[in-house]
Amino acid sequence: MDELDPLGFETQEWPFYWLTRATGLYLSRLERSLKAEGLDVARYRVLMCVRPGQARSIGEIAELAIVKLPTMLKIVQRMQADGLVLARPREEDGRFTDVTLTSAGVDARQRVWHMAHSIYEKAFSGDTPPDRVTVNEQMARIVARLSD
Amino acid sequence: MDELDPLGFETQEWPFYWLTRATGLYLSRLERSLKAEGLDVARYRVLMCVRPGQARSIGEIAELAIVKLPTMLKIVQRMQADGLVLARPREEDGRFTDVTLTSAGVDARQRVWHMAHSIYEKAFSGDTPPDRVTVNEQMARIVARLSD
DNA sequence: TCTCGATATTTGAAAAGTCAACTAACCAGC
DNA sequence: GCTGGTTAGTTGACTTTTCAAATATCGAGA
Repeated sequence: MDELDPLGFETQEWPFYWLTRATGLYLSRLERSLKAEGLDVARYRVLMCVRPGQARSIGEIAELAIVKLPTMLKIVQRMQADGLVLARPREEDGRFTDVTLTSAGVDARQRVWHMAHSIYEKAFSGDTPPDRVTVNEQMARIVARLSD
Repeated sequence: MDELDPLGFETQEWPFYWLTRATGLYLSRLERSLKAEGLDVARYRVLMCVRPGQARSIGEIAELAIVKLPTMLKIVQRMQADGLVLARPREEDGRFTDVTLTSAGVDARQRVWHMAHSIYEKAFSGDTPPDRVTVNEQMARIVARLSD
């Protein structure tokens, strides 16, 4: 144990170090690709959370993307100004604001999906299908344990 | 394949969905714990990157934390104002600004480490030691492939 | 129907992050 | 010892995120 470090913290053995780093690198790369389209990670998340032809409330999208609600509201407002989404009160319950993709939004979704997918291919290249399933399962377990 | 979704995107099978979600939940929880101490995730990262008695340049910390350099500069400035770190030009090469923890910083590091560790225990509860090693290895592979 | 509590969003001010341009220090080759 | 290219940091303008307080809608029950 390191004399200078009373915690004996070893980077190599700390899972959240790797987790945050892998996620950070993924997002950095995605950000770089998106920038070429005039988009960013915040918009990307909305594009992926809202499926074409479906509607999702701002709160639902915020929860899926793990972003605070006022933040998501403003992302949606920017995207509406960009013409990527439409936001309007839900018919059945006026408290909700439903977000849907415009056709420009659907197109953008398609393009950004390809970007994300090519990063995925690089990130997992060489891993066998069972390896990949294992990652999903492991992450899903963590998500389940950290969701209350 | 979903008629409405030309990409056939299935959340359950998309590893980055799980990766970003697990990381996001981890960070949300950490943020909540840190707030009680008047700290935040940005400061947490610096506290963990700089080992007591060692010095790290702002650029090194930014690179480790996957944060842009000007952002890290400002985090360090805030932390210096808080009395958690000391920043000064490196002796051997004045271009670098070396950051070290003050004794208040070392104390804070110890406290936040315990917070992070208790989230880790929750996140991985039930996983065997080999499971945990597998996660580290898998994440390390992704990191290696996404680093140029 | 009217009111209260709960839910979902909206707002505006404050904090944090980002970009692009600038400065400072170094060093290899003249 | 000067000069030009390179690396590391700093700055100020601008954008995005966050917080806390306000608004809007709904639904149960007096």
